[in-house]
Amino acid sequence: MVNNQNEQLDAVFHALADPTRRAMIARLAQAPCGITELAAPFDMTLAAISKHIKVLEGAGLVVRNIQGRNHTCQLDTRPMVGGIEWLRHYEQFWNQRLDALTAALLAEDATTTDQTNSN
Amino acid sequence: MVNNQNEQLDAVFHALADPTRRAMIARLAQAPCGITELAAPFDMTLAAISKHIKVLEGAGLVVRNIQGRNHTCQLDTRPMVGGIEWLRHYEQFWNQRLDALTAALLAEDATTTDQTNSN
DNA sequence: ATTATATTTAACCAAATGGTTGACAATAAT
DNA sequence: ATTATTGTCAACCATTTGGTTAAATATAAT
Repeated sequence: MVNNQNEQLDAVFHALADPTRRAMIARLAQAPCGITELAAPFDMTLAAISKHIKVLEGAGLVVRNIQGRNHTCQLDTRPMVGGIEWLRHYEQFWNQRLDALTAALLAEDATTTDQTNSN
Repeated sequence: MVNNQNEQLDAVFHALADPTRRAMIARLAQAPCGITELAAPFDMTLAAISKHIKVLEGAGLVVRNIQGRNHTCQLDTRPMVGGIEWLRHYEQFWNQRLDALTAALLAEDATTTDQTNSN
């Protein structure tokens, strides 16, 4: 399916970069369900839905269970962990930098407002 | 740039779904830097780099500061927060479900291994 | 004034994306 | 046995993507 760590991230982020697919994930987070039911909210052909599901499967976010003519889709959130961790790393950075930025702005503010008492 | 919350997520996830752009973000997390320096590690035209930066800018992840002929790029991680929160919601789900799954597997294991003492 | 450097833009290209329609396959219901 | 339901597949289409080359722009250095 997906080879290295980087391609895994590619696949997951790409799968998530579409509102239809995100909505499908939201739906599947409630409970597993079949294709037709999963397709219901969307103004789109089943063929298109089928492709979206395949993208989600490709990223490992959905697993399919075939029972006769009914395919049941189930969410697997484990591939998300890589994405979360990648993002979390920068969230951390963000907090740091934001602190630094705040400090810088406060300092700057001090110099501009305190220009009267230049000591 | 980006209209609603959904399009913001589209843009951010799409921007992150490319290894070149993720590497750029990693580079910019060290310190802001110019285009040529940012382009250095990649076997790719400056024109291609320019496009990648534009995608990052479009998602709000990079802000550009033009000083004469030098453009300085700076990381802005704030747009990532939406993505993190979206994912975190399912990470939570993941933990729950994983617990349930673990329990189910343990129970199943118990029934298969403990078939001798059927009490 | 000329030349070098930094960067974008426009035009192009192949491949991928997101959708459609229509035909097919498999199973379930009558 | 026929018909209805569930879902995929193949072929097609327009648009987007990720890259190229070549030209243009703007600034800096000589």
